[in-house]
Amino acid sequence: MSRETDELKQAGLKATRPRLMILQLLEDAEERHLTAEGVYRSLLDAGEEVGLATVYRVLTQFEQAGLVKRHHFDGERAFFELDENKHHDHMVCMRCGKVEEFVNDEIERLQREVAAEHDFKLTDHRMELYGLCANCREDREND
Amino acid sequence: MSRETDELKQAGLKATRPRLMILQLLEDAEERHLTAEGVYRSLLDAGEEVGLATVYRVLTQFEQAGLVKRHHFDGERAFFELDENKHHDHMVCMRCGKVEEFVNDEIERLQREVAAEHDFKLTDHRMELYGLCANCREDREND
DNA sequence: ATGTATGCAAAACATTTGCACCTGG
DNA sequence: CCAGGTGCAAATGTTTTGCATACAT
Repeated sequence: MSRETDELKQAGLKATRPRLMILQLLEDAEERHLTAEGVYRSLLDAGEEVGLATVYRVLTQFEQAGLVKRHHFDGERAFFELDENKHHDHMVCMRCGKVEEFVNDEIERLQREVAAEHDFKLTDHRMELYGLCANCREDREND
Repeated sequence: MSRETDELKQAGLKATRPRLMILQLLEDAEERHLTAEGVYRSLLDAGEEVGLATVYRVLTQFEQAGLVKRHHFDGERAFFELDENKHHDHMVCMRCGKVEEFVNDEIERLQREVAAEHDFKLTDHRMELYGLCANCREDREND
């Protein structure tokens, strides 16, 4: 019984083949931030027969179970990332789509401060920086 | 010739009735953050005959002209807000949906700093705080 | 065995687009 | 007048759902 099987059971989910495959994929993928479609195609490429609807259902269950975080970097589609319980924010390259993670404790502190000033009970927050990553930036040394 | 007519012309847009109505609505609305559907319904309620497709087209044109900013607070639908060229971030109440605006120069500065550290050319950013606003918080003094 | 999960196809949304008609300057 | 704008309906892309079948325990 694999570690993934345990993780699923602890999350209260039956260890079915699609769920195992999706969890493994999220754990092993080089790119941590995947769309449902991306997960789906990766599984097909790996020879797994799975339905796109199942991918959506499983990712949503994973989210509810706290295994995964859902992001909306643009307004078009959602990105899913394994939730390792290490909070971080994102920096998204508008050219190649690369997503880098970062944490800045000072910003985190200021956010709590701002919320307090407004008598706002903070439960969550999101912060994303958009622009050009180091690589794409080079390719455009003609702006 | 109204001020709105001028604003449209300066933005290079013909002053048509739908565009005037939408611009006025955005300027006068109590709630500054509206969905396309919201704009559409407000116009219908006001007796204006306009198509939803036109609302989308006009809002997109306004965005390109810099008159309006588009936000994706959740991943479901876009919110539009008049762009007064005063950058700010948002605090969204998860209970009543209220959106408050705020600015914190120190956070802004740190964002630029983080981007620089990663060799990232910053073009835009988004930051949203989610939680309970002062009012909704009171209603729940039983948590 | 049996309640749950899956796959497929159809539905549901938000948003965009093609096209014939209308309108502002 | 006539390029550009609008309304409608149909298309799109993403995500959800209904339902009959397949599977984990």
